[in-house]
Amino acid sequence: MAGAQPKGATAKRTAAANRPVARVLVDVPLPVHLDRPFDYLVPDRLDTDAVPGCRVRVRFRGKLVDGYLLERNETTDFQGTLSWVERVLSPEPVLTPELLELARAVATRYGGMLADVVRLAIPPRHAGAEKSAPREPGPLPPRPAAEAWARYQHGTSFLEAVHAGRSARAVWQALPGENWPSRLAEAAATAAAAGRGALIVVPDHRDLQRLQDACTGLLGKDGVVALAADLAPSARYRRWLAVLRGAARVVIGTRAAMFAPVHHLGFAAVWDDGDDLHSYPQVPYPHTRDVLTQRAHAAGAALIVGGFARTAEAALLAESGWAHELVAHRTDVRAAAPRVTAIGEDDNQLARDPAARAARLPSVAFEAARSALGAGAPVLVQVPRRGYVPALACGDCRERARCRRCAGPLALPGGNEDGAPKPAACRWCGAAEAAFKCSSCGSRRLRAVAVGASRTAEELGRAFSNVPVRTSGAGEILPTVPAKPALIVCTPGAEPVAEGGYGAALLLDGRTLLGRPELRAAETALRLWFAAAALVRPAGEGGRVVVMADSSLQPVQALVRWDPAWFASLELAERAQLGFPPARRVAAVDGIPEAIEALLDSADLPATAEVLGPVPLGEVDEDGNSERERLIVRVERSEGRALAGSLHAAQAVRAARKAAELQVRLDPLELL
DNA sequence: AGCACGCCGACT
DNA sequence: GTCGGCGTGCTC
Repeated sequence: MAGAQPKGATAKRTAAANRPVARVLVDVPLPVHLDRPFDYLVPDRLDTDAVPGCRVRVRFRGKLVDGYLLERNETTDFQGTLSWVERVLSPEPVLTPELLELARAVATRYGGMLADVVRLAIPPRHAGAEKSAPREPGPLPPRPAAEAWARYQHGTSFLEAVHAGRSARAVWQALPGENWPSRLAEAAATAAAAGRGALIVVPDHRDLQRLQDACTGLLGKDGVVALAADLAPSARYRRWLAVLRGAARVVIGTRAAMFAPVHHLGFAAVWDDGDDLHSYPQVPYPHTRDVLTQRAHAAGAALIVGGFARTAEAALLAESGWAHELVAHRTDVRAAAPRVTAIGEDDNQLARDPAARAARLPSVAFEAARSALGAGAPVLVQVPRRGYVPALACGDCRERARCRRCAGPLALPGGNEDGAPKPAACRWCGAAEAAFKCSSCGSRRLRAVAVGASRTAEELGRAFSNVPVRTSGAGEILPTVPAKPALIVCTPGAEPVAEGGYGAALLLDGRTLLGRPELRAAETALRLWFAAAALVRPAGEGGRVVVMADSSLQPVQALVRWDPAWFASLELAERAQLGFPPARRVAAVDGIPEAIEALLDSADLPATAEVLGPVPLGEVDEDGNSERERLIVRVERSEGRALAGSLHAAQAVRAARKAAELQVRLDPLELL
């Protein structure tokens, strides 16, 4: 077979003498049933260049397409006549066996296609970079001092394990005020000193800059490679190649770096894993935490899932015993934390000062800010983003209103002009809820939760007329502010680091953050609060935080007591009770009604599968039909793999294919 | 997705 | 008799 002359061979070509069959992953966005390699013949002139992992050009359905050569074999199972490998773009073996295995694991985990994952994992080629990218690693760096890790229980032994090459895995809660970039840099340098590679992934560019500064300080400019999304294509590919060739021991970056082909991975870390930016917004939507846990597992590497806050997913890693906790003693936490005060909207003790009244500031907040400014320190004012999102909560206890059938979020179907009141409906299963009863307090009253109102912050300037007000937000983000009296008004996530720490932080509109119509509203609010509060001086140095939210709420209590682990544990238990990820695995399938129907007919779903919906997405026509709808399928965690597999298979059946593609997302937290 | 092969109505 | 409708199936 292998020696036969293939079709379309105009010039006479001879197949390579050894292993002439190339298994090729074609890189074309095609339906799921083509998610498999195809065999081609290697002509003898390409024999030496056509190495496993290299990029090739092949003829597929008559057209020349890009692909990756996965392996060379003696024979093929294909019955027909093989085509030739037309060209080897470069003998650089970019798709290494390890990367291929990772991409396969990720594709399987998310029910996606291998080629899609490979497309995320390997940056576009740039020929010049192949010449200029370094090949040799620098000398081993010295092992860094790590006294700062001694503030955490088992911190020293964790670093010891990293140095010894053991697969220690930890959920890390950074102390308030912690210089987390330096701690992560120390852990990475510890792995590098032992001759192993390290990979740290952070949410955004600002975090990356801080981390890079910390790594450079410890390892020198050439000791660390930063893979940032905003690099020019040639620089991006050159740095990626340096990693691939083993010239870089410590690799840092934003989410695309989760696939970086680090050699001998000994340590991996994800910082602030609750940040949505860790969710890759392209099919199959992999998450940094998932990919790094997978990689740490496969490579036997150490892992840190860290942040000031803790996600329910991290709590599950700890509670399942897969990872252990890396936390400080309570006395150290108390010593490092600012004093936190919660002011609910009901204790409406507005300040007597007329200016503060105009800013709608309670007296506690006003006094905290004034005393910090008086002490010469800047004050942070965190204001939730603007916008209006319809959502419903219990009219009495303010618990989010959930569907009694599937626990999906209740909302008022909006957009109708006739003004006739419509009953609340579930955004998942579509069931109307005419007789709401709060599962928490039994109340039958519903209230709307509105998101918005950043005006308060603008009015602050009047309350403190002699203090400069600076803003930091989406448009322009301040990296740092000096230790001088100033009001720093910012949206969550854009908080500048203050030299010497803020004297106080005012966390405004807590209710707005908590009332967002998302599964993770409370977790996210707490994460954003911790991130801001961690920039404030310890209580012993006068540091104060005032959060405008009801002190009886659990996330608020967690902030007051500075106990992220406690809240994450509660959150995980609640998700388990309601049947949400990570306690259970949930898939969201979007598509036109025919395609959804075809999937339901043909999919061989796992035994515990619970099908919710479909519900219309977007505009609904006069007959109540929608162009697109969303189906929710949830299963026990143990069947997550089976769910991904059956959804992958179902997309390949002809009927579903005909009705155009379906979009499948696993554990799409931001959609719930 | 494209593109070929394939079995039934109106034309030269 | 033939040209061509786009249903079904394949792509190494």
